[in-house]
Amino acid sequence: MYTFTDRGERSLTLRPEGTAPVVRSFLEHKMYGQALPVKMYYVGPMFRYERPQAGRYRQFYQFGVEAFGSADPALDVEMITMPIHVYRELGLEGFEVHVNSIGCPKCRPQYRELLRRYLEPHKDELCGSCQSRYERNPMRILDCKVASCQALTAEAPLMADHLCDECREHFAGITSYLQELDVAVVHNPRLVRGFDYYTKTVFEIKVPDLGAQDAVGGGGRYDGLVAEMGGPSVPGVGFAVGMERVLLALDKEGAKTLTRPGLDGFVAQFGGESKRHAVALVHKLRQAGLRVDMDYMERSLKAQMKAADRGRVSWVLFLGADELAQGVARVRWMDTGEEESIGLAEAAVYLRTKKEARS
RNA sequence: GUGGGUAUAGCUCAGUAGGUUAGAGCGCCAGGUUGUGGCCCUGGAGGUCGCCGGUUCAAAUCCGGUUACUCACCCCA
Repeated sequence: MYTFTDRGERSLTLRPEGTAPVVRSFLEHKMYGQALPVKMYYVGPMFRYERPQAGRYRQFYQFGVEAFGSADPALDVEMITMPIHVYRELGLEGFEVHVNSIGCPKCRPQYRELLRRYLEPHKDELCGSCQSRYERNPMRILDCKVASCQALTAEAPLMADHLCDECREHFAGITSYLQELDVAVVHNPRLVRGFDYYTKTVFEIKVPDLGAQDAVGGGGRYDGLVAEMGGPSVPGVGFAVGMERVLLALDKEGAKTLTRPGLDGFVAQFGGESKRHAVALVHKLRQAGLRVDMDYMERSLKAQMKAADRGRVSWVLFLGADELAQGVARVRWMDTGEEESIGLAEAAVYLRTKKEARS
């Protein structure tokens, strides 16, 4: 975690994720007294200390959802499908959803021991980090990237085969809901998320094209966390999405979602009196809710047109001496090149109406 | 914390037997059209060659150091 001492000699730590803070908030405000489940979302910056690399920044942005109070597998499914909806909405395609159950305090300890016993004879053959994982968290050996470790665990016992009745039923419930909803997921029995507060369900959404840091979102159930943090025994489930990674993935897929929206229009003027009117007109158009710009560089009309084109505007208003004399402006529609005259007094309403008609 | 790579114009990058005014494409500005965009043509502006030091008559180029960025490992709460 990113911990440092500030000028007041206080030790500060920047939050690395959103779930624990949301749980604290849930407790502080005694939300377990409200109608359950309580659902919350958050959006904001998170921080990590580890060296940055592709898709892993010191400061990054996450949004997430947490739901407290129900152990129903349908709620797990809601948390799994919600980020999927978001990705689809954004136009992301190349992602896969991995789902697994890592058991609960009733069945996981036994399984963990089973795994240890299985690996014990091969302990010396494990890679360096897996040897320490053997002591600390043997389940993480299952998703080690080192080939020799993968070979050693190829036939290892899996949590899926050693879940207690409750966990097995819960996972079966999730599987059947997902099937019913026709949501394609990969049951990945080796998926072990880093957080140890998870119980039963864990899931992760990966974009294989992203490189070493390929998870764009993930989550799981944490039925013991609220109690662990000093609250009543309230189950919870949630997910978080890393926004930069989603952007990277969209960028890689060439998604059109990332294109910057243009302005509505541009007011071109010819200097002198027309500039004074342009300033006033731009102000008026903006007040009408239109996104408008004008030239502030004393540029030629041709240059103003180029600027308008760069801003990908729908229209350009020309304010010249001739127009001003008649109290009108010329409107040029940039896609067709057609022009028309519009009274200065009606311009804002007219253009606003046109905009609404288009969208 | 460990290892590799990179650093030259606003951007993406060329540029070694060390040799004069360091280049291209794109972008930007102007003109070709004395009041009209996209395409095209012409011209222009813009660079401490990351920084410090060394070798040399001469360093973007060679050597040492340093900083930043980057990819991966570690880690992923």
